[in-house]
Amino acid sequence: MSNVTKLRTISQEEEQARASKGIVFVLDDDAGIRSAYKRLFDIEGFLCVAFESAEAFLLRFEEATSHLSGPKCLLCDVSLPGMSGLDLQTEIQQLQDIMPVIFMSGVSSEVEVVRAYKEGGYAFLLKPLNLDELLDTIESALRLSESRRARKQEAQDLEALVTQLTDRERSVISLVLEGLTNPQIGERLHIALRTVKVHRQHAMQKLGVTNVVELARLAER
Amino acid sequence: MSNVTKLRTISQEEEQARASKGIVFVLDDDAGIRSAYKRLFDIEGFLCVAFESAEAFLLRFEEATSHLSGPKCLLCDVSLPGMSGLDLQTEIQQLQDIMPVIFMSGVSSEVEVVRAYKEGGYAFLLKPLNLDELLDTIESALRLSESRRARKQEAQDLEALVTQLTDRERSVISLVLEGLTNPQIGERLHIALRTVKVHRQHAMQKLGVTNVVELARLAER
DNA sequence: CCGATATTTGCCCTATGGGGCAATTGTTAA
DNA sequence: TTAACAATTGCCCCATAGGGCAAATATCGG
Repeated sequence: MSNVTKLRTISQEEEQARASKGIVFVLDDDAGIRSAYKRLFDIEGFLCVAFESAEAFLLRFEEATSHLSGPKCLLCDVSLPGMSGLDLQTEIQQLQDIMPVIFMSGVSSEVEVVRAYKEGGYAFLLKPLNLDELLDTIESALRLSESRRARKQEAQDLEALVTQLTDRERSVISLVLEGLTNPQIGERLHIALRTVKVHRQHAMQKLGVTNVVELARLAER
Repeated sequence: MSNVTKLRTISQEEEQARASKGIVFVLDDDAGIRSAYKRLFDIEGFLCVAFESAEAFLLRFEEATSHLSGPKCLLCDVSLPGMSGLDLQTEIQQLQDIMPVIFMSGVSSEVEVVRAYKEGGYAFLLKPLNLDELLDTIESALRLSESRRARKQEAQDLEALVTQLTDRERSVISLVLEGLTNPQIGERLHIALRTVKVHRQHAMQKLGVTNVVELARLAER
């Protein structure tokens, strides 16, 4: 049996449709548990990709979903042969923003729970698991993932816009945002009023805004 | 001995100065531990107010600090005679925003830790305590408290400003923020251009802004 | 009834914003 | 070298913003 449990029967369209609703990575060394989660999440409409070890997850989770987009979360057993769930968490520290980690465990000590939360864990579910609670947690984790992704995307788009401004355009806009008038900006930069207007016009065009209010809103990020 | 451990020897000025740096509520049933923390936090420059039970805290923490302002946090033992630390947390759920709760415990089960975090607890420290870790945690909790307070205060100030606008002024400003020009606003509200200008002028004055950029910034909250 | 405040509008003036048309200069990639 | 783009500026035009001065109307609490 492959380390990666994955239905081969669904179409690519179906796969992307599920991914859009949410990609749930499952990490458990028990094959029976993996397939049980797989069935459950398939029913719920999520895309489930399961791994049997932290090492396998690290090796393959990117390629397994690189062609897919959607909110992600990781449902992870604490005790695993080889690298533990907690060590994996430390390893993917910075990924937790867009991929919240939900731990499961039946025999965890309080030390493990504290560490999981301190390192930014999203939730810790103790066995016996309550199915409703599990699904609620996963859904809220996916919502968080999605909102983080959206925020990040927005920041990137904005930076892309700003990048395509010329230096002069940026200086002018920045002074506009300080509340200076065109004549004042001209004085400050030692350029003619007409020049200020041209840069301002070009910049607003590139940024896709038609008035100062929209510009200020854009700048508030 | 009083339920409230409090130095009576410091001046009111000194008390407020300490409060400004941070008010640390300590909740522990062991008088020795209370006075130990008290000494520690006094040295660190915080204002420390200790209680021996959750009930005593609920009864007196407000009056004990109503005359003081500053960031607050609660350092709380999980196991307490009477109401437990976790039950207290549930009781003051909505207060955790501005008064983060840090739990301490030597004999907690993982269930308690999970509950504390799920209910919005700020941190959970297991005994034996590391002093540096304790102080770091308290300082970051106080910083969080302060930033939350500041954000809240700002929102209130803003609302106060908006409240003192007349209905007409609010309508005009809201259309300004939609990017409409004065003539367009006049058409929309079926009033003359001059009237729009007057309302706009009065509103900007009341809001304490001198240009549209500042207005837009203000509105972004 | 009266003063304060809100709402409304007109007339008039200046400053600022937006932008077309045209020209010059410098830099850079093809 | 040439075409493309960035930066610069002047002239001219119109729309919009800001605001003084004055006046009318309406509402509301004392």
